[in-house]
Amino acid sequence: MLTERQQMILLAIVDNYIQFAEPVGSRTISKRDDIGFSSATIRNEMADLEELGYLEQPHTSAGRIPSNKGYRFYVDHLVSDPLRKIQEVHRIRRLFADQFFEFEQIMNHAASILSSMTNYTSFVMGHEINHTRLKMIQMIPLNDRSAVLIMVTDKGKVESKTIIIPEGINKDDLQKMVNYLNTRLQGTLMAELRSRLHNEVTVEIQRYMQDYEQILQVIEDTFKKKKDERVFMKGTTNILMQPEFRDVEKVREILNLFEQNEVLIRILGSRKDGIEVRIGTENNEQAISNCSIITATYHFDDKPVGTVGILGPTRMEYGKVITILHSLSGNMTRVLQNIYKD
Amino acid sequence: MLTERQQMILLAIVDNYIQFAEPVGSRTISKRDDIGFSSATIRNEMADLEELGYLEQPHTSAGRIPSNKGYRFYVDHLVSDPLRKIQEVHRIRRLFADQFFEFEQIMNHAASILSSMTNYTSFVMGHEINHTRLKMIQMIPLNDRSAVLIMVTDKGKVESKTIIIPEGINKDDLQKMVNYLNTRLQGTLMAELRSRLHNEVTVEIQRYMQDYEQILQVIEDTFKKKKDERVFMKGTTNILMQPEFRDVEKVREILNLFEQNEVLIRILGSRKDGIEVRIGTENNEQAISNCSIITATYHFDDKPVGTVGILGPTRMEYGKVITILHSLSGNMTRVLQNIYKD
DNA sequence: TATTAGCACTCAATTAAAACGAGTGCTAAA
DNA sequence: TTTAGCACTCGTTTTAATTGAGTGCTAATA
Repeated sequence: MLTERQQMILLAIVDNYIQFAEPVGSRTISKRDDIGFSSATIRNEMADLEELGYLEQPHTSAGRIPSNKGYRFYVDHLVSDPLRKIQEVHRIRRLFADQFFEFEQIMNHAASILSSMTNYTSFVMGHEINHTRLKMIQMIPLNDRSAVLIMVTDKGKVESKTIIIPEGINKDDLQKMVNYLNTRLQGTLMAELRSRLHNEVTVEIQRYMQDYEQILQVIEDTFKKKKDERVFMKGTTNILMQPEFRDVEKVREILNLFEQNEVLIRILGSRKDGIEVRIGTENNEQAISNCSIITATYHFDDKPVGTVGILGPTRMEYGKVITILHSLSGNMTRVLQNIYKD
Repeated sequence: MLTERQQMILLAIVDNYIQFAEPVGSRTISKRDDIGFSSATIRNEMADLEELGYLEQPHTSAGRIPSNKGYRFYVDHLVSDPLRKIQEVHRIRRLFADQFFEFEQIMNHAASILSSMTNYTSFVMGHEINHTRLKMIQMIPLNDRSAVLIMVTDKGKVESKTIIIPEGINKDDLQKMVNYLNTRLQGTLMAELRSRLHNEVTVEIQRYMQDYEQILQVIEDTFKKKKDERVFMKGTTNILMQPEFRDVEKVREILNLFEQNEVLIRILGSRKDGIEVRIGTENNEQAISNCSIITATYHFDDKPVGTVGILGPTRMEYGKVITILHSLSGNMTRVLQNIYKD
């Protein structure tokens, strides 16, 4: 357990390092108004803190920098600055006052606000599949051989896929089938759509229609495709302004990661409800081992339906970011509820 | 006018610089099998070529590098390597053999092929608005206050927008209006849609319906929104592997550019039919003043309907890229024609 | 016993100087 | 017209010296 004084010193060091990105020396700390000890005393404490794993020393004659454990301690003992809180909360509420009525718009806007307010990389992601329901399926013929299949969810999201109509299939019959699918599947949770289609509907259709295996296959593909949830990112280049990314090799690594949607989804998807902070290696991903990710969930009908977050160096302004994320996710929840409540 | 020998030397220098990214010295050139002159002779010619503006010297005791003018000469005098041509053409044709039947799929796939075959940044862009026609408008109610408006083009592209239904508007009337719009606007070029809606249809509707200014406004907005053509990019990080981008500041500049869709569209949109090469400052954009962009157009019904291209350092493998782009655009044209011909 | 002044020590970063060498331009000979 | 030869240039690399921020330890102090 850390003594009162050790805690003070540790927090002061992390604060300072977050601000200046330089190893912090004992004299720097002892000069602070809120610390009434000589540099020698600080040095002793620092040595202890290092031994306990909260600090690291780049080399013998340098100051200390926080370890992951140090950041973790800092984050777990953060006290929010009430003044800033009020300012930022107001600002976000104002920015969200505009009229929105689309999921995508909201996500996009939220990502923009985040990256511009924090100067880190922001992302917004909805795992809609868990709570949206099918509103309607439509088929619109393009020409003799192809048609567009459209699915609309109750949140106004539209998925479409162009299909090739198999030889010898009558277009009217196809239309009938779509109608039938509608009566059977309307209101089904998107997550259950595929299995219901496969288990119940297919069997029934085949009883009184023939040669529809192909077309059913196509429709099933359309539903399957839905898997790629979109991640809205903004300010990917913000991270390049951080001094820890002066090396192009590091930049390449991380930008590469940004290009791989699946990896992003894996990293961001499994977040617990509320605010979560993952520091450095806690993210289990080599490329961002010196980055932290802070996420917050937003809700619909009291269930978490999406994640909004920030990626920055471990040396991140945790307090500020958490405040902003907290406020933003709340606003998103409010707006969503307003728009989509029945 | 350059002498035969000057041309040989210039082309050799550009070749070498493209390959090794190092200033080329006179001895390097004189040692090549196809050049039968001493380094001293080469030096004299180099001095002349520099005076003529084809070469530059980073400093007195360094070799020469090509100027933009030098690259321009090189590109204009490229002779394609027939062997490589055959190999790459075959490879692309094979990669395009899969089944595609969607615009987006094709664009995405094309961008992937491009970036992986060239190791530069690739982009694919369709200016569909100039040649697609409206197939159908649909309105699907979500709840009492909102509905989704869907537009489908004859190329199977689906645009959608959630709208808020103004107070006091009857949903059935709304549906009637959509039906009416369909009869009037089906087959209209997307580019002309807005003006037709505004000039002809609105007037007529207002004659026998009242209080529909609001809802018409909403519909008009939906059409307007269509403007943001999507640019498919792949391999944005490839460019970071080029030695000319070892400096993070340069990287930041160019990645910033990539984030600004409008700027990209401006740069890429105004391309002439066929293959075009713009070298360095010819692109009129500070951030890519040491990059070249090579583009090719693909066609539908003999009209150019989109652009596919590569962005890389001015020190680019022009021959290879041109071959690939030529072949790829041809394949895209073929596939598009196959799918969408009536 | 806890704190601190004092001092020797460490080591990355900076600066200065020296050596290197790739490549040039020019001249004079072939 | 071509080329061998050579002095010269100038960025790069190497080496050495200097600096200074910061530490750890010890002995004195409160």
